[in-house]
Amino acid sequence: MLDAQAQLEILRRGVDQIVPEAEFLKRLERSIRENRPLRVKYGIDPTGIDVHLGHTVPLRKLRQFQDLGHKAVVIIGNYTAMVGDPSGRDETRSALTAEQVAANARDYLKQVGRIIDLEKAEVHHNGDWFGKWGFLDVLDLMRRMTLGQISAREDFAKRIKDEKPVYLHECLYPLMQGWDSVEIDADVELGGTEQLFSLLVARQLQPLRGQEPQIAMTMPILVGTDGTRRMGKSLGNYIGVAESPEEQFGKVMSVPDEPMAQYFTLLTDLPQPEVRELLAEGTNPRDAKEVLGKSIVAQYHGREAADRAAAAFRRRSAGEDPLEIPVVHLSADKLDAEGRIAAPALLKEIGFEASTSSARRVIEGGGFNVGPRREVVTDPKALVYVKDGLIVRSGKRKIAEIRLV
RNA sequence: GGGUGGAUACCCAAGCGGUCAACGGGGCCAGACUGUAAAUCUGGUGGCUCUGCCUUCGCAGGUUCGAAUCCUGCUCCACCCA
Repeated sequence: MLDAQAQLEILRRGVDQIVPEAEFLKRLERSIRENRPLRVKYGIDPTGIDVHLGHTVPLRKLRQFQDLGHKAVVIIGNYTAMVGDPSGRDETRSALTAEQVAANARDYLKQVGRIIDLEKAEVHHNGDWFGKWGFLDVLDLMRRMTLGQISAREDFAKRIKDEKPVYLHECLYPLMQGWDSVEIDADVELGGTEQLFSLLVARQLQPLRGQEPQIAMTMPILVGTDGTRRMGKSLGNYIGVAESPEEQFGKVMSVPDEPMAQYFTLLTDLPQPEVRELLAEGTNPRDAKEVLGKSIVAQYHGREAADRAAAAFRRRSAGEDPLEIPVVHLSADKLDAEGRIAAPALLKEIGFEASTSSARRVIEGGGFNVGPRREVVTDPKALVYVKDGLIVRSGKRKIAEIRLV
């Protein structure tokens, strides 16, 4: 096992705050001395089915702890999910039903397993304990915090100021999260920066059961593919860990140049000096982003798939067709006697566009071309001669070879 | 319980009797540029048998030659006072 200082150095990467830091170092030292791994908690609420790169920031940290010999404890917040985490939001989350949550939870674990070693991890559902609670238990928990403490939270304070609703059950969220730490006797808890409040609640609760208060370790919030707002499912600016290599790579390339440094730090293990070199003045940001994209895709799909995705991307930006062109079937009776079909109808039939109207727009905009010579069709009234094997393209990303049936 | 404000296309948000398929922004799509799906610029963004027609502005009715805009009822949401 590495000594405490060496561990701290590794674990520090990309971390925002360790509260309290001095205590963390001592805890690491003791863990080594007594050969007792730290219990490192990370909670995730199964609110949707997609684990994205934003979640992987703390998950990757958890993995680092595992690799250093510590114990990863994953909490599936099936009960907290029904409350909805108010952190970092300026509005109430919509509540989920128990069935939705259960279904999501199963899917989550599968995805989380892509990052951490589930074999060696401990997994709990917080419904395991909250599900057994009675009303008096809830009261006893609520006794631990005042309205003033709760409403001092930035997100609640902001909502109150903006005259937006704050529901009572939301106030329970940080307490529930804190209690999870008591149940599993956490040494460290990971979370995003906006989680600090919730992470510290546990420190108040743990002594009630004679436990040492946990260390809070916060990670920066990853920005989404739009380069400004936090990555999130509801904002539609996320890259999912379960997405295909091509999707992941393409989405990485579509991230603005500015957040690249953050992505390198939080999503890859590339040593910082190398990162600095890649992002240095005068280098093409495209190349840095390609390294970034490959590194991320490789984590979920392997080196080879990452290289393939990058190569396919290069072909596309060079204006070449991809190596594998998907085949679509077109019923021959859609064609007229001379084997023609109206251009908008063609786009709709092969599923490139949802409506004739939108197909017309693409055509008029110059986005539609056919055949080896890429003849551009801009007249929405044009009739296209369709032969078996005709290649049609719409925009830069849609391409297909037609097979008449 | 009382009061006030609100519900408009994917999201935010104008419009308040005709010139409204509905300003503006975001997002998204396409084009130009760039060996980035970045940035920037341009165009588009309900549907159709498309120089016209059909269906949209919380729901249901009504007034009017004509309504997203006025009236009535309903549903939903929020805030304030108690």
